[in-house]
Amino acid sequence: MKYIEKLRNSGLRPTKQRLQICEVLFNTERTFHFTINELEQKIKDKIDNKISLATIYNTVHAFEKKGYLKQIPVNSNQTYFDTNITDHHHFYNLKDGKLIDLENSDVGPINIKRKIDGKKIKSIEVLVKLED
Amino acid sequence: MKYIEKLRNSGLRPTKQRLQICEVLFNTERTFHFTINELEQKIKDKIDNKISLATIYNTVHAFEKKGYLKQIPVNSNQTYFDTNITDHHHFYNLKDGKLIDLENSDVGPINIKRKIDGKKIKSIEVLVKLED
DNA sequence: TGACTAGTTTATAATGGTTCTAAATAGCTG
DNA sequence: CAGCTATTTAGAACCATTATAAACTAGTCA
Repeated sequence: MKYIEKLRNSGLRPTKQRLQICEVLFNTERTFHFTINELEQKIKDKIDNKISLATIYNTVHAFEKKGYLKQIPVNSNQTYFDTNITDHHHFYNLKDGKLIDLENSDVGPINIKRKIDGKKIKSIEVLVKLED
Repeated sequence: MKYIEKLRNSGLRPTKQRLQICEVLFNTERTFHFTINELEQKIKDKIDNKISLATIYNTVHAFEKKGYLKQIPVNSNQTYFDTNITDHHHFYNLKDGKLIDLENSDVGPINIKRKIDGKKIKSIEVLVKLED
Protein backbone atom coordinates (compact mmCIF):
# COMPACT_ATOMS: atom_id res chain seq x y z
CA MET A 1 0.00 0.00 0.00
CA LYS A 2 1.38 3.31 -1.08
CA TYR A 3 0.28 5.25 1.99
CA ILE A 4 2.13 3.13 4.55
CA GLU A 5 5.40 4.91 3.94
CA LYS A 6 3.82 8.33 3.91
CA LEU A 7 2.22 7.73 7.28
CA ARG A 8 5.27 6.15 8.85
CA ASN A 9 7.45 8.99 7.65
CA SER A 10 5.15 11.41 9.45
CA GLY A 11 5.32 9.49 12.71
CA LEU A 12 1.78 8.19 12.27
CA ARG A 13 1.22 4.46 12.60
CA PRO A 14 -0.28 3.09 9.43
CA THR A 15 -3.40 1.60 10.94
CA LYS A 16 -6.11 0.00 8.87
CA GLN A 17 -8.44 2.94 9.51
CA ARG A 18 -5.90 5.56 8.53
CA LEU A 19 -4.98 3.71 5.36
CA GLN A 20 -8.62 3.44 4.41
CA ILE A 21 -9.17 7.12 5.06
CA CYS A 22 -6.09 7.84 2.92
CA GLU A 23 -7.71 5.92 0.09
CA VAL A 24 -10.86 7.99 0.33
CA LEU A 25 -9.03 11.30 0.66
CA PHE A 26 -6.03 10.97 -1.60
CA ASN A 27 -6.58 8.16 -4.09
CA THR A 28 -8.68 10.36 -6.35
CA GLU A 29 -8.47 11.97 -9.75
CA ARG A 30 -9.13 15.41 -8.32
CA THR A 31 -8.73 17.11 -5.00
CA PHE A 32 -11.93 18.03 -3.20
CA HIS A 33 -13.46 19.93 -0.29
CA PHE A 34 -15.37 18.27 2.52
CA THR A 35 -16.91 18.59 5.92
CA ILE A 36 -16.55 15.82 8.48
CA ASN A 37 -20.11 14.74 7.83
CA GLU A 38 -19.53 14.48 4.12
CA LEU A 39 -16.35 12.50 4.70
CA GLU A 40 -18.17 10.17 7.08
CA GLN A 41 -20.71 9.50 4.34
CA LYS A 42 -18.02 8.96 1.72
CA ILE A 43 -16.26 6.48 3.99
CA LYS A 44 -19.49 4.60 4.58
CA ASP A 45 -19.98 4.32 0.83
CA LYS A 46 -16.49 3.14 -0.02
CA ILE A 47 -15.42 1.05 2.96
CA ASP A 48 -16.97 -2.17 4.21
CA ASN A 49 -16.06 -2.00 7.88
CA LYS A 50 -17.16 0.82 10.11
CA ILE A 51 -14.84 3.62 11.18
CA SER A 52 -16.03 5.49 14.23
CA LEU A 53 -16.74 9.18 14.02
CA ALA A 54 -14.14 9.86 16.70
CA THR A 55 -11.49 8.21 14.55
CA ILE A 56 -12.51 10.27 11.56
CA TYR A 57 -12.08 13.44 13.60
CA ASN A 58 -8.78 12.23 15.04
CA THR A 59 -7.44 11.27 11.64
CA VAL A 60 -8.48 14.43 9.87
CA HIS A 61 -6.85 16.51 12.58
CA ALA A 62 -3.70 14.40 12.50
CA PHE A 63 -3.49 14.75 8.72
CA GLU A 64 -4.10 18.48 8.95
CA LYS A 65 -1.32 18.87 11.51
CA LYS A 66 1.03 16.98 9.19
CA GLY A 67 0.05 19.21 6.30
CA TYR A 68 -1.86 16.63 4.25
CA LEU A 69 -5.09 18.58 4.59
CA LYS A 70 -5.95 22.23 4.93
CA GLN A 71 -8.78 23.87 6.79
CA ILE A 72 -10.62 26.52 4.80
CA PRO A 73 -11.83 29.61 6.64
CA VAL A 74 -15.55 29.90 5.98
CA ASN A 75 -18.40 31.10 8.13
CA SER A 76 -20.35 27.95 8.59
CA ASN A 77 -21.36 25.82 11.51
CA GLN A 78 -19.22 23.05 10.04
CA THR A 79 -15.50 23.00 9.38
CA TYR A 80 -14.42 22.68 5.76
CA PHE A 81 -11.29 20.85 4.71
CA ASP A 82 -9.43 20.68 1.42
CA THR A 83 -7.31 17.86 0.04
CA ASN A 84 -5.65 20.42 -2.22
CA ILE A 85 -2.82 21.67 -0.04
CA THR A 86 -1.22 23.97 -2.60
CA ASP A 87 -1.61 27.71 -2.09
CA HIS A 88 -4.88 28.67 -3.64
CA HIS A 89 -8.12 30.46 -2.92
CA HIS A 90 -11.85 29.81 -3.01
CA PHE A 91 -15.20 30.88 -4.20
CA TYR A 92 -17.87 30.15 -1.62
CA ASN A 93 -21.36 29.73 -3.00
CA LEU A 94 -23.62 31.07 -0.26
CA LYS A 95 -26.67 29.38 -1.76
CA ASP A 96 -25.53 25.77 -1.37
CA GLY A 97 -22.46 26.08 0.84
CA LYS A 98 -20.17 24.65 -1.83
CA LEU A 99 -16.60 25.74 -2.42
CA ILE A 100 -14.91 26.15 -5.79
CA ASP A 101 -11.14 26.35 -6.22
CA LEU A 102 -9.62 29.52 -7.58
CA GLU A 103 -6.26 29.11 -9.25
CA ASN A 104 -3.60 31.56 -8.21
CA SER A 105 -3.64 32.84 -11.77
CA ASP A 106 -7.31 33.75 -11.26
CA VAL A 107 -6.46 36.00 -8.35
CA GLY A 108 -2.97 37.30 -8.97
CA PRO A 109 -0.24 37.64 -6.40
CA ILE A 110 -1.19 39.06 -3.02
CA ASN A 111 1.43 41.17 -1.38
CA ILE A 112 0.86 42.02 2.27
CA LYS A 113 2.77 45.22 2.88
CA ARG A 114 2.23 45.48 6.60
CA LYS A 115 4.32 43.54 9.09
CA ILE A 116 3.50 42.60 12.67
CA ASP A 117 6.49 42.51 15.00
CA GLY A 118 7.50 39.06 16.11
CA LYS A 119 4.96 37.34 13.88
CA LYS A 120 5.32 35.64 10.59
CA ILE A 121 2.72 34.92 7.98
CA LYS A 122 1.57 31.32 7.99
CA SER A 123 -0.97 31.58 5.21
CA ILE A 124 -2.88 34.02 3.07
CA GLU A 125 -6.37 32.97 2.14
CA VAL A 126 -8.88 34.71 -0.05
CA LEU A 127 -12.55 33.84 0.16
CA VAL A 128 -14.83 35.18 -2.55
CA LYS A 129 -18.47 34.90 -1.55
CA LEU A 130 -20.92 34.36 -4.39
CA GLU A 131 -24.60 35.23 -4.48
CA ASP A 132 -27.22 35.03 -7.21
CA MET B 1 -31.02 59.22 20.95
CA LYS B 2 -29.13 59.13 17.70
CA TYR B 3 -29.79 55.47 16.92
CA ILE B 4 -33.57 55.67 16.97
CA GLU B 5 -33.75 56.97 13.44
CA LYS B 6 -31.20 54.55 12.14
CA LEU B 7 -33.16 51.61 13.51
CA ARG B 8 -36.54 52.88 12.38
CA ASN B 9 -35.23 53.52 8.91
CA SER B 10 -34.15 49.90 8.73
CA GLY B 11 -37.53 48.63 9.79
CA LEU B 12 -36.27 47.67 13.22
CA ARG B 13 -38.17 48.91 16.23
CA PRO B 14 -35.94 51.00 18.44
CA THR B 15 -36.33 48.99 21.59
CA LYS B 16 -34.41 49.73 24.77
CA GLN B 17 -32.23 46.66 24.27
CA ARG B 18 -31.37 47.47 20.67
CA LEU B 19 -30.52 51.05 21.52
CA GLN B 20 -28.26 49.91 24.33
CA ILE B 21 -26.54 47.42 22.07
CA CYS B 22 -26.08 50.22 19.53
CA GLU B 23 -24.33 52.26 22.18
CA VAL B 24 -21.94 49.43 22.93
CA LEU B 25 -21.28 48.61 19.30
CA PHE B 26 -21.26 51.94 17.53
CA ASN B 27 -20.72 54.73 20.05
CA THR B 28 -16.97 54.15 20.12
CA GLU B 29 -13.80 55.86 19.03
CA ARG B 30 -12.71 52.87 17.01
CA THR B 31 -14.34 49.96 15.31
CA PHE B 32 -13.65 46.55 16.82
CA HIS B 33 -14.00 42.80 16.39
CA PHE B 34 -15.98 40.63 18.75
CA THR B 35 -17.51 37.26 19.41
CA ILE B 36 -20.95 36.97 20.96
CA ASN B 37 -19.38 36.05 24.28
CA GLU B 38 -17.16 39.10 24.25
CA LEU B 39 -20.10 41.31 23.37
CA GLU B 40 -22.17 39.78 26.16
CA GLN B 41 -19.39 40.67 28.60
CA LYS B 42 -19.06 44.20 27.23
CA ILE B 43 -22.80 44.71 27.61
CA LYS B 44 -22.70 43.47 31.20
CA ASP B 45 -19.95 45.96 31.95
CA LYS B 46 -21.60 48.97 30.36
CA ILE B 47 -25.31 48.44 30.91
CA ASP B 48 -27.18 48.26 34.19
CA ASN B 49 -30.11 46.10 33.23
CA LYS B 50 -29.70 42.61 31.88
CA ILE B 51 -30.06 41.76 28.21
CA SER B 52 -30.68 38.10 27.55
CA LEU B 53 -28.28 36.12 25.45
CA ALA B 54 -31.06 35.30 22.98
CA THR B 55 -31.63 39.00 22.41
CA ILE B 56 -27.95 39.58 21.83
CA TYR B 57 -27.94 36.87 19.18
CA ASN B 58 -31.13 38.20 17.63
CA THR B 59 -29.86 41.75 17.55
CA VAL B 60 -26.45 40.93 16.15
CA HIS B 61 -28.04 38.91 13.38
CA ALA B 62 -30.56 41.64 12.66
CA PHE B 63 -27.78 44.22 12.47
CA GLU B 64 -25.71 41.98 10.26
CA LYS B 65 -28.61 41.49 7.88
CA LYS B 66 -29.07 45.26 7.70
CA GLY B 67 -25.38 45.71 6.98
CA TYR B 68 -24.38 47.36 10.25
CA LEU B 69 -22.09 44.49 11.14
CA LYS B 70 -20.00 42.05 9.14
CA GLN B 71 -19.14 38.46 9.87
CA ILE B 72 -15.48 37.63 9.44
CA PRO B 73 -14.60 34.21 8.02
CA VAL B 74 -12.23 32.56 10.48
CA ASN B 75 -11.78 28.97 11.52
CA SER B 76 -12.89 29.08 15.10
CA ASN B 77 -15.65 27.54 17.13
CA GLN B 78 -17.01 31.03 17.64
CA THR B 79 -18.31 33.49 15.09
CA TYR B 80 -16.41 36.75 14.77
CA PHE B 81 -18.09 40.02 13.92
CA ASP B 82 -16.70 43.39 12.93
CA THR B 83 -18.19 46.84 13.48
CA ASN B 84 -16.00 48.07 10.63
CA ILE B 85 -18.22 47.46 7.63
CA THR B 86 -15.91 49.01 5.03
CA ASP B 87 -14.13 46.65 2.64
CA HIS B 88 -10.98 45.55 4.38
CA HIS B 89 -9.04 42.47 5.36
CA HIS B 90 -7.60 40.86 8.47
CA PHE B 91 -4.63 39.40 10.18
CA TYR B 92 -5.61 36.52 12.43
CA ASN B 93 -3.25 35.81 15.29
CA LEU B 94 -3.45 32.07 15.78
CA LYS B 95 -1.89 32.29 19.23
CA ASP B 96 -4.59 34.34 20.93
CA GLY B 97 -7.40 34.29 18.37
CA LYS B 98 -7.33 38.06 17.93
CA LEU B 99 -7.98 39.86 14.68
CA ILE B 100 -6.14 42.93 13.39
CA ASP B 101 -7.46 45.13 10.60
CA LEU B 102 -5.52 45.37 7.39
CA GLU B 103 -6.10 48.52 5.39
CA ASN B 104 -6.75 48.04 1.73
CA SER B 105 -3.52 49.90 1.08
CA ASP B 106 -1.71 47.16 3.03
CA VAL B 107 -2.99 44.50 0.67
CA GLY B 108 -3.43 46.16 -2.68
CA PRO B 109 -6.31 45.62 -5.04
CA ILE B 110 -7.55 42.10 -5.58
CA ASN B 111 -8.80 41.34 -9.00
CA ILE B 112 -10.68 38.09 -9.44
CA LYS B 113 -10.31 37.15 -13.06
CA ARG B 114 -12.54 34.14 -13.11
CA LYS B 115 -16.32 34.40 -13.40
CA ILE B 116 -18.98 31.90 -12.38
CA ASP B 117 -22.06 31.91 -14.60
CA GLY B 118 -25.15 33.32 -12.97
CA LYS B 119 -23.33 34.36 -9.82
CA LYS B 120 -22.05 37.67 -8.68
CA ILE B 121 -19.39 38.47 -6.14
CA LYS B 122 -20.80 39.55 -2.82
CA SER B 123 -17.51 40.03 -1.02
CA ILE B 124 -13.81 39.37 -1.23
CA GLU B 125 -12.10 38.65 2.05
CA VAL B 126 -8.46 38.04 2.74
CA LEU B 127 -7.38 36.34 5.96
CA VAL B 128 -3.68 36.38 6.79
CA LYS B 129 -2.88 33.88 9.51
CA LEU B 130 -0.02 34.82 11.82
CA GLU B 131 2.19 32.51 13.84
CA ASP B 132 5.25 33.13 16.00
C1' DT C 1 7.47 -15.89 18.58
C1' DG C 2 5.91 -13.67 22.87
C1' DA C 3 5.31 -10.25 25.68
C1' DC C 4 5.84 -5.15 26.62
C1' DT C 5 4.78 -0.42 25.62
C1' DA C 6 3.00 3.41 23.57
C1' DG C 7 -0.11 4.77 20.17
C1' DT C 8 -4.99 4.05 18.32
C1' DT C 9 -9.68 3.07 18.06
C1' DT C 10 -14.11 3.07 19.88
C1' DA C 11 -18.73 3.96 22.01
C1' DT C 12 -20.43 7.09 24.69
C1' DA C 13 -20.72 11.12 27.48
C1' DA C 14 -19.77 15.84 27.90
C1' DT C 15 -19.12 20.47 26.11
C1' DG C 16 -20.39 24.71 24.31
C1' DG C 17 -21.91 27.87 20.77
C1' DT C 18 -26.06 28.71 18.60
C1' DT C 19 -31.02 28.28 17.60
C1' DC C 20 -35.74 27.22 18.92
C1' DT C 21 -39.98 27.68 21.71
C1' DA C 22 -43.69 29.63 23.72
C1' DA C 23 -45.12 32.84 26.99
C1' DA C 24 -44.65 37.64 28.63
C1' DT C 25 -43.79 42.30 27.31
C1' DA C 26 -43.51 46.55 24.73
C1' DG C 27 -43.76 49.58 20.47
C1' DC C 28 -46.88 51.39 17.24
C1' DT C 29 -51.18 52.79 14.88
C1' DG C 30 -55.72 54.31 15.02
C1' DC D 1 -56.52 53.59 25.48
C1' DA D 2 -57.23 49.17 22.45
C1' DG D 3 -55.52 45.99 19.62
C1' DC D 4 -51.97 44.13 16.85
C1' DT D 5 -47.53 42.63 15.89
C1' DA D 6 -42.73 42.73 16.87
C1' DT D 7 -39.56 41.80 20.40
C1' DT D 8 -37.66 39.93 24.57
C1' DT D 9 -36.85 36.27 27.58
C1' DA D 10 -35.59 31.89 30.16
C1' DG D 11 -34.91 27.72 29.30
C1' DA D 12 -34.85 23.69 26.36
C1' DA D 13 -33.12 21.73 22.29
C1' DC D 14 -29.72 21.10 18.78
C1' DC D 15 -25.60 19.53 16.85
C1' DA D 16 -20.68 19.82 15.66
C1' DT D 17 -16.87 18.79 18.10
C1' DT D 18 -13.98 17.13 21.99
C1' DA D 19 -13.06 14.34 26.08
C1' DT D 20 -13.07 9.87 28.46
C1' DA D 21 -11.57 5.58 29.54
C1' DA D 22 -11.53 0.91 28.23
C1' DA D 23 -10.29 -2.34 24.52
C1' DC D 24 -7.19 -3.09 20.94
C1' DT D 25 -2.97 -3.05 17.90
C1' DA D 26 1.50 -1.86 15.78
C1' DG D 27 6.26 -1.83 16.65
C1' DT D 28 10.19 -3.38 19.42
C1' DC D 29 13.23 -6.20 21.62
C1' DA D 30 14.55 -10.35 23.70
